[in-house]
Amino acid sequence: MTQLGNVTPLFQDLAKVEHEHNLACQECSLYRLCLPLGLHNNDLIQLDKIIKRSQSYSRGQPLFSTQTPFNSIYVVRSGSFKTTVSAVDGREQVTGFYFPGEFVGLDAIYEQAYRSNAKALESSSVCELPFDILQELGTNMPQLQVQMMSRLSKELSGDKSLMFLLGKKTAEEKLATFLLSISRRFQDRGFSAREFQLSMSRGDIANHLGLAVETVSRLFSRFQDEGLIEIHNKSISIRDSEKLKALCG
Amino acid sequence: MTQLGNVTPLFQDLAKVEHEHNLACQECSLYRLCLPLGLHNNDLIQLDKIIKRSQSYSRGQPLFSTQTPFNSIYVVRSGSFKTTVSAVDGREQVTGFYFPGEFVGLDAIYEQAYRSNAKALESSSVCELPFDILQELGTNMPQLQVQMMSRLSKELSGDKSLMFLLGKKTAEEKLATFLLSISRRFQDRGFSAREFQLSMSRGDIANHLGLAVETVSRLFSRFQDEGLIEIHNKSISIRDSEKLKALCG
DNA sequence: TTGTTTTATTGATCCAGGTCAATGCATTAA
DNA sequence: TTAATGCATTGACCTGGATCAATAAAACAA
Repeated sequence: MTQLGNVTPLFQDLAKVEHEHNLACQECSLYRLCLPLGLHNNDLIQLDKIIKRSQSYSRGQPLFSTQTPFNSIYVVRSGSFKTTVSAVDGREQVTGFYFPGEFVGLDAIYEQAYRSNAKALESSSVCELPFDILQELGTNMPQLQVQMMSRLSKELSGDKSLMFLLGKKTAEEKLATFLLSISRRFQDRGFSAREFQLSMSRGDIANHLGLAVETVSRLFSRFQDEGLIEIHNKSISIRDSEKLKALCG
Repeated sequence: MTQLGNVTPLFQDLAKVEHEHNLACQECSLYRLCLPLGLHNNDLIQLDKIIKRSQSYSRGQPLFSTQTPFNSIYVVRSGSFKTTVSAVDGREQVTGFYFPGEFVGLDAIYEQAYRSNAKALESSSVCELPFDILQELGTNMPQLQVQMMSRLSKELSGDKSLMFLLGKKTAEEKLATFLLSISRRFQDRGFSAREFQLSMSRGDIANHLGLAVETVSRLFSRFQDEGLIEIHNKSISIRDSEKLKALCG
């Protein structure tokens, strides 16, 4: 067994460091990645008041599904989540993975109903933002509205890139792109870009990239043989990020 | 040559009916599909003032590209557009088709730079919304902000469906889904859901659905043989929308 | 601990849809 | 009208990645 897991803590470990994630926005280590960024101190205190904190979810537990009445959007506080859209025949598409500071449930705003399902990938926690109160708050807090729009737009442009990936990239390019995307997001959160734990299964990765599990498994093995990565179960170490970048297309 | 083209006018013809598309929001036939929906009369007049109208584009002309400095978002007024994201190696993914009342350029807000390219598919016109002024206007017009967020969220949930399509659907399901999506959008705009003109090429359709042109062509022929549709060049007539719906998966 | 279930890996085979090639048909230009 | 160009259709063939099958190795439960 490799020791990678000890080198870079899982997101859930960060939560523990933060006194069981009870910190207000002002003291939260996610501040610069999160919604409150750019709010004036007064506004921040207002926003802080409406947030329901310390909601915890264990591995596999749903945050919401298309059956859940829509009341809130969520920001990941620790851990990670996946979202899926599914058809009546049971087919599912993993539409995204969400890490601390990222919003989940934004696609529900238009229909005022969740259009996807969200599940915790590991022990995780969220900040819950009751949408009607958030809306109300936005009425006399334009900076908050700007932030929200900005977030929605960011997810939109990420989705367009994903469309390119799904429609035009080869299996190899898809997996290389995925690895570097995860790596970058770890880095943005102050973790190592080189060594981390994948919280999602091979099945989730494959599904998200429009591939079969077997293909992902084979590619991981090949990337390892070629010295691009070292992988053992969920522990990944990026060995040659330049070559990996070159494979992204 | 079939007469379908005379049964249902192209969107560009609608524009002519509207006195060369110089109408203000209040009189615009797109009102109920567009941004101003739900604004109070006073606010509407304000919004109306900042809109640059009557911008016309001919077939193939770019509305913006990733090279264009970001200043505005656009609403299609007549005609239609496609957006693409492209890689350095020249590969392109058609990320969407846009019809009257639909927003183009929303994914630019986050980076304050266009992340995709937009091109007119036929003679078309847009309403241009200078983004900084729109933002400013939103400051004391919460209803406008709500509308904008709603629009962003709508596009988001459309993109998730498209991810499912790209990642999980068969070629047949993809094309059936595409046809019904276009049909529904024509209907929403007061046109026939059964007979209409496709403004995009087979190549654009194929690209958008993650297929080869040849596959799209073969499927159109098969759908016609099976009595689901009648197609002649760009004129389409939906013959059995129920069976088509059953093919969507 | 031991059994049970889930997840991952690896090999062998297959097929949906891509690629290549030839031809037909529209649209545009002169 | 004719020529030129680009888009669409159809057929023949091929391949990247799916599917099927067999183990192996984790994760979990009792």
